[in-house]
Amino acid sequence: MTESGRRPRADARRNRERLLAEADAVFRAQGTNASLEGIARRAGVAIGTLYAHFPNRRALLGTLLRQRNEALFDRGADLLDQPSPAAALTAWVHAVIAHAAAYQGLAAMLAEGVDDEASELHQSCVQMTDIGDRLIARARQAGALRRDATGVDIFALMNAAAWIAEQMSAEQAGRLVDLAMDGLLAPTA
Amino acid sequence: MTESGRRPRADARRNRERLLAEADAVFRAQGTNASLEGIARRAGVAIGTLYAHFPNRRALLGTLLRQRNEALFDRGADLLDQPSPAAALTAWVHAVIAHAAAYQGLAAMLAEGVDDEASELHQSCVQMTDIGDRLIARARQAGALRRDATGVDIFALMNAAAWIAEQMSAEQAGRLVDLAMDGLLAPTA
DNA sequence: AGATTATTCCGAGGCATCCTCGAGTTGTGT
DNA sequence: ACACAACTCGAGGATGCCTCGGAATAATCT
Repeated sequence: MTESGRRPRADARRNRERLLAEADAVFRAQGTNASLEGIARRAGVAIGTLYAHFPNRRALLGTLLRQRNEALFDRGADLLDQPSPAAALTAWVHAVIAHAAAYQGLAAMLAEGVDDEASELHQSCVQMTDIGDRLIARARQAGALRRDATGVDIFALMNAAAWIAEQMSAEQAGRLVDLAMDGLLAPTA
Repeated sequence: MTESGRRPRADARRNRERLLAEADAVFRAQGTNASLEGIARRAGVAIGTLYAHFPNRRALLGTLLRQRNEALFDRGADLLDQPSPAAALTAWVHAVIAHAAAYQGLAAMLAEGVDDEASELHQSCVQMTDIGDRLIARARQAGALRRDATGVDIFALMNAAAWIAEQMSAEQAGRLVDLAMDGLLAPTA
């Protein structure tokens, strides 16, 4: 794990892949607070090796999420071109909630990351609020809003709903989103 | 800590009070996941004594919250007699959010308690949804609702907002509540 | 007061993490 | 085959959870 441009050693690459695969499985099953020692064990690697590859839990999680995030942001870009700005906004909210459902505890890490510039997830959070801002702007222009809001407001709503989905149920989270979207959007004529 | 009706020994009572006082201070400062060993230390008591008085963290927390909860439920009862059902509902939501702001992490324990009958906080959660149900019913009768909802929906909203207040800021939580209440309530004529 | 007893307290100890770091091992380029 | 950088290892210090048997002590009895 040095910074140089040289290609990493073969065993290092193998271990890294193995760690990521097991981490994904364990986080899915047990949430983002699962034991890192357990992940290392399952990957057939000593704990020190895990830390050599990923300095902390968030770094591991961040790597795991990078791919998924790309897909999510692509979806966001698509939605910016969709005919109905209101429907696009709603779809975006649901997409992020579904994304956050991957690992229990993810909502908390996202909410944390939006303020904390040092967080590995910060960049993703910024992008999410950014997409929210644009979707809002488009909806406003189309006269689809009953009241105003910002990308951060949307971000908060998405995270809150994702958290409710973890704590209570996905249905309950859905009802919360419906409520808030009813408050935000103009009645569909 | 026996079950009998006999009055507890003086040292036991003293320790119990001291533990509760320190626990409150520490939970306020560090949240509901603070170290119990630290609390015992600050209370000048061994860890075993803490566990003799409170079998687990939730029991300690539950005792700490009992008083505060009474006040909250009294407030809820008051609100049921208030002239404007819509204002009462909004006030209730804000009251619970303020209540949950006491300790970081409380929102999560409440959300957990509503389903888990074994939780020391379960009873309180049930009462909260109950009050929500009644406030909703009154608002519905008064024609103050744009759409329907249940006490559990209100409970979810309150918890989500309390959690956002912890993770992001009280202002952000306020905006979420505004959004959702706009969705729930009829426009004030 | 002194003895008796039920109650309460203590804290070492087993277990599970987290994370670090020096020493040992191994892939790779020459 | 050699040498060295790159990588891996896992013991070990720190913290926290919770339990349990023996010590201490407040309350009660004589």
